[in-house]
Amino acid sequence: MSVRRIAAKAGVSIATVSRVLNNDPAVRAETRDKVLAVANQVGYVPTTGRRVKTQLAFCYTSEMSLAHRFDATLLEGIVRGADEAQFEIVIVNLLRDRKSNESYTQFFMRKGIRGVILRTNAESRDTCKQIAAEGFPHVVIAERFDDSAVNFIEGDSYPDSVRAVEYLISLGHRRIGFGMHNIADRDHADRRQGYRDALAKHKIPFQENYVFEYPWTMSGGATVMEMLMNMKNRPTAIYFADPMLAVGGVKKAVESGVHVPRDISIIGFDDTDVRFSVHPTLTAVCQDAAGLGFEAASWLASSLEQPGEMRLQKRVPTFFEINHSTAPPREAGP
Amino acid sequence: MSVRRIAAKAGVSIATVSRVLNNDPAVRAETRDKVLAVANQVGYVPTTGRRVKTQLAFCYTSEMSLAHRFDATLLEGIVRGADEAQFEIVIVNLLRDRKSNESYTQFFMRKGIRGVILRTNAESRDTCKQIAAEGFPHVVIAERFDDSAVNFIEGDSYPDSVRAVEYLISLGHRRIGFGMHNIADRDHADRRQGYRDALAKHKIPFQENYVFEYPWTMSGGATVMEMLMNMKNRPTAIYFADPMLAVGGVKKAVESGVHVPRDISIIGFDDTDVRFSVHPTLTAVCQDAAGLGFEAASWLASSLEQPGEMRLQKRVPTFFEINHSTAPPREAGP
DNA sequence: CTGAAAGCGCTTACAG
DNA sequence: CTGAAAGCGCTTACAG
Repeated sequence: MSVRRIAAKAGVSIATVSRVLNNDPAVRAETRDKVLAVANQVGYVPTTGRRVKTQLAFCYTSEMSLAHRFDATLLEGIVRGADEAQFEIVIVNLLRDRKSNESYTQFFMRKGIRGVILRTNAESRDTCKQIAAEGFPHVVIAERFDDSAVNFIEGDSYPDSVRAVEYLISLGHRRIGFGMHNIADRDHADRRQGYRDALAKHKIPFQENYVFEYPWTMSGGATVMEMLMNMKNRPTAIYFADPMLAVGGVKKAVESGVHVPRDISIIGFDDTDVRFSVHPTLTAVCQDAAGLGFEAASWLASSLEQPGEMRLQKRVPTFFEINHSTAPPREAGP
Repeated sequence: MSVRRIAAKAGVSIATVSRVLNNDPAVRAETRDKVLAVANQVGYVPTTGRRVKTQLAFCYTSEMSLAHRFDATLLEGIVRGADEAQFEIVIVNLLRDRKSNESYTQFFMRKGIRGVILRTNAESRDTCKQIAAEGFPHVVIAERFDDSAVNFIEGDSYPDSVRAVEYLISLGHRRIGFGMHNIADRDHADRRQGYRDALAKHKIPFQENYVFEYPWTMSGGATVMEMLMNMKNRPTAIYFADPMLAVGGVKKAVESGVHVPRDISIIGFDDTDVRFSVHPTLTAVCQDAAGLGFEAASWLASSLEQPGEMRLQKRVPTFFEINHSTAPPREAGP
């Protein structure tokens, strides 16, 4: 009785109400305004009718927060990509109101969502696989899969992680630490592996106590730097494979009177431009998170316009940028 | 013929297709899977049917970017607030596909949106007023209005802007600069006014050339600091009323060998926690942007559940935090 | 420019 | 557990 109630209140037929809601230019302006006023007044919410067909979702499959700069930056690119393709982005928490026994396809269709951009981690990889198996339009962002049914786009930080550590070695460093967000995903595992492989390649023994896995915050970085400074045989350089850890690490060093890079070389990781916010500007492995988001959304939108099924399995290389936080160690040259 | 086509392909009746799409537990698992597989295969998009009733929109009414940390942080809070109230957030560009002659109410209803959180600036204030006049559920975030029909919630940075500048004066500073994002909104006008009023209160003449309005980026801040350092009668302190300007300013000073706070005192502005990312930690006027977003979304969601109309016109005070980037000027005590 | 009525696509009470 | 058919809410071709 929804359209009917508005019609009654406004003193017009339901046909006119429908025309107004669909912006039929034939309707007289006064009639239109009257109907819309009533609609807002009674808080009209259509229960059926034409549905929105232009929504993509940015889904987080686990506890995630836009407080993390990486996710905020991904979203920035996603929104731009969707906007260009005339789609809107809905932010959907997959942990919330999916009903019991509801498949992902059912859930997304109920929400009026055409395709999904999935943000995941180690614990929720199966969710991504299931969505892919159901055949719902999707693309996972910032993670990779061997399963050929799963579409993904991710930054490939392995080669530059090797390169970053080799750069430190080339400067003469032998005691090199590694700091990372304590998260279990492939992307981070790659960075750690890059560190280990670079050491191995140059026959530098790997030391468990040089590896720090902490929360991704500045205080996480400060903690790492503090622990590192208190070691008796302390590293002369460290590769922080997470942006805020590096920022917190530099801050702690400078605060403690430890000069960067004279006393310790620091390589950071950057999804945006935080490497420029500290002094000295960080040498860093960099990835364009906004670009990843943009490409994910653009691809998903265009795949919906194609009739056949499309596949995307893409790894975008990071880049390595040398700035002012790295130098030869004080004690010895190469 | 949409449901019909799936029904034909899957060899069931349209009733069964409908039941599957609505997750009726009576349907046999195999039937369900078969129907869903076909639905995904043909790329089924419902054209009518039950509509989503749980979407709020975060609307930008002008060129805006989530690249700006403030907006990203607002959104973080908005998403949390919406999530708690069982709503989803859609990000909507009001500049994009509103049809000609379509009212805002018509536009939002077409998109299936129940209420809107509006982000605005000086040029788009009228948009907000019009949406309010139409009676569509809304709340403007981070801007204020005299019009009693417009709901808003904003951070009130005036009192602490006065306080910040007075704090510099109390330390003995007399030549105090002011740097700000060159944006025309009331919030920023308040900060500039706070600066002027603090000077006036202490009978310090206002100098036009001590005021810098630049883009909100780090390089904007660096430019300001560079210009400031080249002045012959240069300020001994500056209040940057935008986060990244302050960060860029500190960076530039330190890079140039100008000690903070010995050579220049800097007060920043912080929406999140960037004041901690630089050395020295910034004395700053701080506002909880995520909190603003959370409250806006929570209020809007709850107002939709109420039968009558609700009003919100709220100003949330900032807070002033003294850290290590401020000290008495070198030349003279108070 | 608007209404009465047929129509459309999805949903659901009833039957088996 | 599924289908045939009535029903619901919105939309639209037709009439004036």
